[in-house]
Amino acid sequence: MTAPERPLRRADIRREREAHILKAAEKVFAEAGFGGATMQLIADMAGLPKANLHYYFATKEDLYRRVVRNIFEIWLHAADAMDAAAGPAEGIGAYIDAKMEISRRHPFGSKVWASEVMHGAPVIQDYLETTLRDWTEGRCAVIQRWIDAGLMAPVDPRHLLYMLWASTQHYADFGHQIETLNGGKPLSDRDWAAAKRSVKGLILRGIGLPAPSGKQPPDAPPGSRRRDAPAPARD
Amino acid sequence: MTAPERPLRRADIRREREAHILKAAEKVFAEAGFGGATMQLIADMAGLPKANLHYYFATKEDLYRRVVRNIFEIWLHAADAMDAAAGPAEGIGAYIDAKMEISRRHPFGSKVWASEVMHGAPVIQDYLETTLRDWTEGRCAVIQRWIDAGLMAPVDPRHLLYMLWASTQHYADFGHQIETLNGGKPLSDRDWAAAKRSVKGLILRGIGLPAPSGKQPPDAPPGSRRRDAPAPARD
DNA sequence: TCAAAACCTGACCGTATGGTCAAGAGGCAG
DNA sequence: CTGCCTCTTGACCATACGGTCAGGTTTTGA
Repeated sequence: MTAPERPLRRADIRREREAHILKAAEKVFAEAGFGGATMQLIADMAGLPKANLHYYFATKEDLYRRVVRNIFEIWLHAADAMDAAAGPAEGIGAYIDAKMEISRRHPFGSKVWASEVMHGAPVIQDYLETTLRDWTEGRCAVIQRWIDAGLMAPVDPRHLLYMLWASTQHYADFGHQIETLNGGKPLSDRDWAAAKRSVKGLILRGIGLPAPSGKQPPDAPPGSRRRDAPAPARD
Repeated sequence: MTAPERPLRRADIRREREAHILKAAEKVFAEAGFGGATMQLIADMAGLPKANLHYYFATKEDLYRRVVRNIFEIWLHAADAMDAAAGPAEGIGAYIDAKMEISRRHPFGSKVWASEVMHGAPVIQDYLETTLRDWTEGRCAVIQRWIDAGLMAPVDPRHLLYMLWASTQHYADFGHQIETLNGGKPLSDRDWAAAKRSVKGLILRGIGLPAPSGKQPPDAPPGSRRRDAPAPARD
């Protein structure tokens, strides 16, 4: 009972406090934007005196930069879901799941990220030009390979990625609008499941795959129904 | 030549000046956010002394409110494209075209709109709860009717709308990111055409329609191919 | 036990912001 | 021309902001 008794050494405390501040900052930046956020608001949200913030983060911009980089890491990590996949159905399906989960679990971070990019990426332009560009090219290559292998319809991989980003991120960035259109109530577990299913269904069909292959519990016996012939579209 | 000689009466001048200021304000709000925008910046952008802004718009918030409402009108008007259509192919296709055109022609307004919603719609919450809600319910009903008539796959109309909004708006809101991934250059006419085509193709296929029905010159004879089996892509 | 290091915070400062105002410039009707 | 109303603007004000700092408290290592 000596080791786990005091696991909170100096460095741990510092890391903990920083994380606490970062969480408060993320929320305030998301709700007010960089310009609208004030150190005082963040301090209040974190329950600390303003001067203490400046002890851990020299400037407002430093704090903001840390918040943005944090969410960028998470955002980028969602790619892992796509890597391990054999084909487009699992790969893109898993990626959609991962990104929808990010929108749900990190709505503030998502908004901060959106805001940052919308305002011209003043603090992460270099990341866009290096990490993100590499990442994007890698995924495009993978998708192109799937297309060449005849595993999916020949769509422009770049615009497919944009659509994936847009469709999933929308549930965070425009969450307020969605909530309003949902009768003022936040999406329930069921709603989120339906959202995921809709997005996956639309996109997977959009790239020429028949049905949301993955988990699809309470709906119909798998494989028993096809809805490919939507009444030959009438046209 | 007496009537059109001086069409600029007092009221016209006022309207003209207001429009000029609104345009400058839209850009500044889009680039800096509401909190980051300053009346001085807007004044400089408009080439006017700051005090003159306050003659036309009492407060920064008034100015902002006007900008937001303007873009909301445009945004809502894009619906007209969907109304006149007989079926989902033309209706949704035209809507995508219209919204992509908005993203292209009004990138600043789009960003202001996104920012407003992201921050909880402080100034247009009432619009969301009335106009937008009615609009949305109307379109959902139309889409549901199409589904019931067997004209498209049975998708959740609400999530389909979200995807339409997200996918098209993305090209404005995340335009900077797209530009960066495009080698730092803005999308060309050709790029925009490809974007439109991709979005339309993905979504129309996503709702069970075979091909971007409208203008689609070089691809395949319409109606001659079905690609339900995921293998035969490659065509 | 003790000195040094890390941490905390109330009070303070220079600046930039949204907004005001009073004094004019310009133009229109009579 | 003349009086009146719209428009324009430089100077100004109170406030709130990001950031600093000196002096205190707690923790750490020896």
